[in-house]
Amino acid sequence: MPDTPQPTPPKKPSRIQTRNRRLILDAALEVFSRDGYRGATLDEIAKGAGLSKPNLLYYFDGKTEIYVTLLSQLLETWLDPLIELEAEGDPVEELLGYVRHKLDMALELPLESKLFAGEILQGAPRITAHLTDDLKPLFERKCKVIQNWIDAGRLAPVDPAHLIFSIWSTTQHYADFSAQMSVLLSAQDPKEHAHAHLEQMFRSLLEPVNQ
Amino acid sequence: MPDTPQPTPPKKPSRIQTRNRRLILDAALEVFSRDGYRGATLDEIAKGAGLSKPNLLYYFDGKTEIYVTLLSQLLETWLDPLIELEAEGDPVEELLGYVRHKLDMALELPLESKLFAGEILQGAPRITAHLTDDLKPLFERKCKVIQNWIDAGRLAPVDPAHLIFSIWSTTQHYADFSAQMSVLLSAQDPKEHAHAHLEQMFRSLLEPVNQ
DNA sequence: CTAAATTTTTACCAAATGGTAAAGCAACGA
DNA sequence: TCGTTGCTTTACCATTTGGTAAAAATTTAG
Repeated sequence: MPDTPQPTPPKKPSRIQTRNRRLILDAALEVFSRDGYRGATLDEIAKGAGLSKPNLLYYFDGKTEIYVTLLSQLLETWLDPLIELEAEGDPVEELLGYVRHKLDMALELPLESKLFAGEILQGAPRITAHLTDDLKPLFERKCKVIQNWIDAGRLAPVDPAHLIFSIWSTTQHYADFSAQMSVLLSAQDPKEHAHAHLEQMFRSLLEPVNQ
Repeated sequence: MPDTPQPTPPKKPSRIQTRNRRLILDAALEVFSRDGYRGATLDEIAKGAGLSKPNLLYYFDGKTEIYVTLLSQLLETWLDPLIELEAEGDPVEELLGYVRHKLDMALELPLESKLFAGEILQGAPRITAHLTDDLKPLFERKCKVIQNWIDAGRLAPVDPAHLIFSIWSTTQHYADFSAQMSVLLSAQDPKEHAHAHLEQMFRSLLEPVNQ
C-alpha cells in the first residue's frame, strides 16, 4: 500500500495509443499548417488520421490540445540548431553552420515552419509562454556569445539580435513563402541556389575586416 | 441615345458608398490580418465598421470579395517600391534604397504585411492569379536589371532572385514576426537598429570587390 | 412635396463545427 | 469464463457563421 501511493500513476501509453496519437498529430500538422488554427477542422484531421471525430477526442481533450501539442514538440526541434552554436568554435563557421542547418530544416520540414509562422503571425496567442520560457533565455545566451566574438575581433560588428532575426527570416522564407516562390521561379527549384546565396550573404556580412 | 449605350453604366459611387466601403475595408484589414481568412468573421468586421452584417453584404458580395479587394489594393502598394528600382541609378544605392523603403513599409503598414503573409502561407489560394499577372513580370524585369549591373561589374555577383527574396524576408520579418520580437527584445524597440543592420548586411553583400 | 432609388434593419435559415453521451466492441488478466 | 478496462462507433446537440428576404427608413431627383 505505501508502495504505490501515486495520486497520478504515470501509466505508459499502450501500443494503440502511441500509434493513434502519432497518426493524429501527423494529420493535424498537415491541416493546421495549411489552414491555420481556426481554419482547421476536427473532421478533416480525423479523416487524415483515418479515425472518427469522437475517436480523436478520446486521445486529445480538444482542438486546442492537439494544436498546442504540435507547437510544443515543434519548438523543441526548432531550438536544437541554435543550442548547438558553440562559443568554442570558429565564429564565422559556427554561424554559417547554423544558417545551413536552419535552411535544411526549412526545406525538409516546411509544414512545421508554416505552423510556427502562422501562430506568430496571429500574435502567438497560444505559445507566448513557451517563447518566454524556452526561446528567450536561449536567445539571450547566444546573443552574448556572438557579442563576445565581436568584442574579441573575431567577427564583424553586427547587432547580434538582428543577425539572428535575419538568419531566421531568410531561411524560413523558403518554407513559408514557397507558394510565392513557385510562382516567381516557375519550374526552377528554389533550393538549388538558396544555400549558396545565404552562405555568400552571411559570410560577407560576418567576416571581420582584417586590417 | 447612341451617346449612352453602355450595358453597364460605370456609375460613380455615392458619398455614403465611398465612406462605408472605406470603413468596411479598414475594419476588415484589422480582422483578416489578425485572424486569417477563415478565422475572420463578418460579424466582427461589421462591428469594427459600425454596421450591421446584412449592411456589409449590401456593399460587398460576400466575405471573399472583401478579402480579395483588400489583397488586390495591397499588392499595388506593395509593388510600388520595386517599380522604382531604376536601372539608371547607382546599383548599390538603388538596392539599399529599396531595402529602406521596404522596411519602412513593413514598419508602418504591419497589418498589410501580415495579411499578405497569411495568404501566401496558406498557399496563396486567392491571389495566385494576381501574383502571376502583376508580380511575376515585374520580378523578372528587375532580376534582369540586377543581372545587368552584375555583368557590368557594378555589383557583387549575387543571384538576383534570391537577393530579392532576402530583401523581402528580412524586411517583412519585422512586421510578420513582431509578436516574437516583442517577446525576445522585451521593451526594446526593434526598429531602432533594424535600418542600420539591414543597410550593413546588404551593403557588405552588394558592394563589388574593386580589384 | 412626392415618387423613385438607395440604404438600413429585422427576422430568419441552412450548413458547418466543436464537442458529448452512451452504447457496443475488443483485449486481457484471473 | 467472467469481469474489468480500454477503444470505437452511433446518434446527437448547441453555437457559430455566411448569407438571404423583405420590410422599413432614408436620401435624392424632379
